[in-house]
Amino acid sequence: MNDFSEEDAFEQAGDRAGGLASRAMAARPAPYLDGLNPQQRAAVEALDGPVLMLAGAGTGKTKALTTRIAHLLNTGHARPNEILAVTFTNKAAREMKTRVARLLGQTVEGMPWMGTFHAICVKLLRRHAELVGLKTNFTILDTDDQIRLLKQLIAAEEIDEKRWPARQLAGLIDQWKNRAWTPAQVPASEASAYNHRGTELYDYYQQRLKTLNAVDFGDLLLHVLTIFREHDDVLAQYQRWFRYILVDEYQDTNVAQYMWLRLLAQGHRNICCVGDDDQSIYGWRGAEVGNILRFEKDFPGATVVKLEQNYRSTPHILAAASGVIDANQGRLGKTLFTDLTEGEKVRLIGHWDGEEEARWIGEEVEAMSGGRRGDTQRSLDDMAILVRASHQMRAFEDRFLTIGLPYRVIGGPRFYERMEIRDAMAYFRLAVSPDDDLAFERVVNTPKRGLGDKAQQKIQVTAREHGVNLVDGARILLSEKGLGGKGAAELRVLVDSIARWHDLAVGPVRAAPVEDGLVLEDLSQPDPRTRLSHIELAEQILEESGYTAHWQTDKTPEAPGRLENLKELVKALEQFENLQGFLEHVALIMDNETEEQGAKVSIMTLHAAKGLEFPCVFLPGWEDGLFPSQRSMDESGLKGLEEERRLAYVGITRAEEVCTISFAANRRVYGQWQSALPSRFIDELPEAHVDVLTPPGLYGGGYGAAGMSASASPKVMAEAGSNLHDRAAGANAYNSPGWRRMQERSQSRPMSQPRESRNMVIDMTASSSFTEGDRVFHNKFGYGTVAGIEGDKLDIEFEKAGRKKVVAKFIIEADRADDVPF
DNA sequence: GAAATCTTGCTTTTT
DNA sequence: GCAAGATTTC
Repeated sequence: MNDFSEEDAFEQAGDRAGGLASRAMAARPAPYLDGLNPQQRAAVEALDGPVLMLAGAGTGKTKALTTRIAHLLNTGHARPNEILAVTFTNKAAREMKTRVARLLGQTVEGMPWMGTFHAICVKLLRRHAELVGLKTNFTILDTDDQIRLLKQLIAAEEIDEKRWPARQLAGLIDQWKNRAWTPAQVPASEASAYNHRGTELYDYYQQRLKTLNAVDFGDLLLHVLTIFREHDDVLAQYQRWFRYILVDEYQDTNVAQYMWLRLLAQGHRNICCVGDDDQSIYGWRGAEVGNILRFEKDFPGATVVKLEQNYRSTPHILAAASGVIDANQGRLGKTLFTDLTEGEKVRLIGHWDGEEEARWIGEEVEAMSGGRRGDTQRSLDDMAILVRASHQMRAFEDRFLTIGLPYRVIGGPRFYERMEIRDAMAYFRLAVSPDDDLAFERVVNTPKRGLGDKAQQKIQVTAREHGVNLVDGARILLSEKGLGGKGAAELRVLVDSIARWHDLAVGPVRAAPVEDGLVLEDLSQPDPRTRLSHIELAEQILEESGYTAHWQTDKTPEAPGRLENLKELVKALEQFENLQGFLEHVALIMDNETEEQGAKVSIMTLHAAKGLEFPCVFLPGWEDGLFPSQRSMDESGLKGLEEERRLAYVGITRAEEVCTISFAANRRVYGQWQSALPSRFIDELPEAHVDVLTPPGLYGGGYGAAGMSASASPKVMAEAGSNLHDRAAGANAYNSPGWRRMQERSQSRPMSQPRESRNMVIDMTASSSFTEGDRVFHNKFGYGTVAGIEGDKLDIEFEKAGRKKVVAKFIIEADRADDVPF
């Protein structure tokens, strides 16, 4: 878990003899190379110089990457601690470690530099913290703390947080950090951000972090980058040290990560980047596809290897995925192929509404798991439902709950993000370091101690006046009798407790005799005299703080679960030597791998599905506006659409054997019914590889009779839209015949459709046609008169409900109100 | 200071 | 339609 001990290997950097000797060693046999195809083998054996491995979905990328590491080690090109191998997630790092170990048939002795960008940066930053004005024991803030800190700054600047939310500022700062801009480097073009105060507040925020001896996630990279840029000697040391650099998911790197890598790679120029431009789906959080597209320019003379043989999916699935991704511009261009010949076509089905879609998928899952769908009986573990947006999950959860189908949601709120875990962690943080003001703020009134805003403000003021941390501030406030009543007594107990916990966690500063004089004892070890393990200490903290009791008396349905989580948390401590080590781990490794037993269908977002594969995949909600997401297209235009298309590609390529795409004509969005057209990506599915499922009559009147799809069946759409000639002739998804036909059909919607959704359509097209004085009707507020128009909102004087501003699409002309139920 | 009520604004998410 | 946050009420 904690690999810091392994760092010692680096300390002996001066002693190169061992390394050189092992490097000079003749290559040992390499049985691990046998199972590779020619491209994989090329990627593994091109050890020196820059290498770009373009690895399509399911082409054995991790295999090639791990074999390459094994090969580097086996041939003596590098010692384990001279290889820098970066991933984005802890999961990927872990997988890489175990697979390298398996290849070499032994545990890899210390690969301390294999990990996420962030984990590696923490290591680097702890060594050189002083170069950016931090102490080596800096704390890493989570998003919660970050927002709280920003809120304080915003309040101090007397900015209206409602108009300029802290989240927005946090997002802005994050983006700037992703681009490797320190406050001084933010370009003038960003000056108008956050009401023209963005840059200034970013600067304040960084100052505040420095005084708190804290960093946020973005800082981990940015600080290290700053150190590299400002201290040539430090950079040179690492450039020399890292003989080989490997990067996973290169298409997901942002500017800061790219610069970081470039600087380090300038030493030996042995950098191997693995990625797939077609799977770049994180542009919205700063990833730059440009990095991978530019690789050959950035690293002249690079070897480029394409892995195109797919070992995952059937030919039809691959063809469908290729058909979709083909529509993107500026790809590096790969064509996946497979040796497989058998396989089902991609299945496409339309539904009347979202509920029916969920019902149908539920039945399919049951049929497949019961072996009732002709062929093989499959485990629920082999099936996944991949959605565009998490709110789509609800329909499936509801449905699966009612039919008793076991499911798991992947990527929900993670364990360490839960409120009770964060609260408990804040107590631990205070015990380890009472200077942690953010932790104090979090728990000072949790559980309720009668210390509200006023009392907290007093503590803040006192602390600031005396220039001390909040715990000491509270202590002073108490001694000055600046606080009365129940709160004072409770605060006294809290402050004393923190001091006691701190002693127990860190131990009093003890002097220990050492050969030449006195040195302080290692404070990271528990004081043997107290004989209190960190686990017992943790339990004691949770008891004495009243936090456990707080949830025991809580009668909300979540309370038992939260207590259970707290127990889990304490249990997780067992794997660590002390509280400090644990806190460090949690700050970076926020994953929750509590694998419950029993086969379950997985439900997750497309983003969460990247890197995973399932025999059967369901891709619901392929409707324009939902997928591709309207917001994506509005905000990022063609770039956004192309990223959505890559998401579609990722989705389809998750499937090994059966891939089922579906869409619904109607869906409830924000409580209102909305009609939607099938996704333009459906038009892009090549007809020859798609099997349109004609829905059985049992949905009587549903799909078959549905207006939208009455005759423009998915079959028609697939035929018309997938025709490559259309695209070649300059037609795009918007004006392909299939698309146009769909739109024509959608105009002449028969009456069988629910009235709400019919009105919705009329409303949307008519929304701009309101004028002041119009008599209108709203479902909830009743009749009223338009008093003003602001963008898409109408200012309406309602007869009963008063004056309100309402989005125009929820308003209809009064004379049409008779169509509206209720 | 805490509970009850009202308003608001809604992708994707890792570290 | 819903959940989180802000505001108002007790």
